[in-house]
Amino acid sequence: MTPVIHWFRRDLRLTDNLALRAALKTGQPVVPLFIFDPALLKGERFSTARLKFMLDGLRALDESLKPFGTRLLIRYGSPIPALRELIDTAGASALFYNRDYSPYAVRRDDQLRESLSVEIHPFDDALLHPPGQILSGSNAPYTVYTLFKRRWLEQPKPAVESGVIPNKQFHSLEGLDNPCIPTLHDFSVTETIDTPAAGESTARQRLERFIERGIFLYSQRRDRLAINPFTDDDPTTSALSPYFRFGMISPRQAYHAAMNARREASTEAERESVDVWISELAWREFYTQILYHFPHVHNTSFRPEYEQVEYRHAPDELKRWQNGETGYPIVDAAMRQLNALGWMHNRARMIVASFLTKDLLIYWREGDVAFMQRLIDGDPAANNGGWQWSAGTGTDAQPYFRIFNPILQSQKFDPDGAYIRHWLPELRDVPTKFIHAPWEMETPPAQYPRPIVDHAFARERTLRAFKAVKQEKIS
DNA sequence: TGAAATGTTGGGGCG
DNA sequence: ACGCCCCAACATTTC
Repeated sequence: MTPVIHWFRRDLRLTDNLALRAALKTGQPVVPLFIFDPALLKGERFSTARLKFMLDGLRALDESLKPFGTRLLIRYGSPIPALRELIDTAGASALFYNRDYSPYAVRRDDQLRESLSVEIHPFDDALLHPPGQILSGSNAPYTVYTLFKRRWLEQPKPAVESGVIPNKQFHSLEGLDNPCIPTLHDFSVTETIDTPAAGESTARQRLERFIERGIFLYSQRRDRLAINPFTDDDPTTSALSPYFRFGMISPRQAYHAAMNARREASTEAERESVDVWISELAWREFYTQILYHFPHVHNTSFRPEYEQVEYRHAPDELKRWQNGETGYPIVDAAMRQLNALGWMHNRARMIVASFLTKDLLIYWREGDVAFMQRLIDGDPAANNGGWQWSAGTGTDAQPYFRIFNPILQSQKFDPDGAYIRHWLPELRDVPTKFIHAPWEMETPPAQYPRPIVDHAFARERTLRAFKAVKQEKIS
């Protein structure tokens, strides 16, 4: 029997995997393939931490294939020649994969369909409602989140694909050269951070634990600046973002788990809390379809007029922001969390993004790139959407004059300073009264920098810069 | 998924 | 008893 190929990309799991399931249903032996595409292993948005998390995920996937008498087949190089070679040597007759909606992937897959002679079966697996499915009355993609979400919630949701994977349905890979799954060392990466355990079983454990308790308290606890949800016994957020990033969990699994929890909720507040968490799934799908329909946002503002703002070229200040040395404790704590964990709490992401774009008046793309270099959950659509939202240049963005006050945000979301003290040990002994603004102390800790800029001054500067652009547009 | 500036109201101190 | 001022508390407007 001729084999078929399932090409894993951002769907590193065996359960509820639509393309994989369809490949298995052909009854032909399935070759489980992963390709290291050099184009995705370089560039300014590349991250060694994310690569590490992915490699761990590939090892987990490989392990989970062993009971089925196969392994993950590894190939290197540009996908089209790599696939051609494999189709030749294995005599494969079809290629299955799940769609990836980012600009690079869309281009790659378009070329693929023109270049390969075998049958190609793409599936919409990564979202509950793929781009193009949620459209306004005039058949246009929504650019306002609340309208998108209304339609998104109305749509019937696809079920989880359940069922046991039939044994002996995978290709044994006999006769195929299969190199080991590479290590970071093979990519000349000598140093990176520790990352959480990867793989679909870890992802499902996290989801199950979260829907037992955390999801019911989500709306009241999610804004608390948590130090590390990956090691917390009672995390206030699901900590699933890196698993979503690599498809170690499916949105169907997450959605239906949440809906089951909702049915078991005992109070209206608990049901509302579940709804708030589900709306985060909608945000993920909203931004994915934004990048798909408006690919220019990848490197330029959704609202083109904001390209004319006189942003500041300040590489030294950008560096200080990245290193967590701005002198604003909440900003610095958050950046050090990012540097240490490859992850940052969402509220903290908004605070540091507001600080970079509004207080330092640095173009949002610098922040987008800096985040992508660090985040284990770094996704081009979600990260870009978040940055443009904060900068006020995006779809449905907050108006430019909404400028976070880092001190007030700090007081609101880290009232006792525990988050700051954990990530900034040099401020451990600062009294709570001064923890959000240590420069107001008589003798501030000497090792900690003075504020990089005065917030009140910076706020006025940004209002002027954005207003200047608005004026120009009118005249 | 803001914050600051400005406006309004009303109680209390005081001459 | 009255007017005046101050200012906290809250509301509204503005950026």
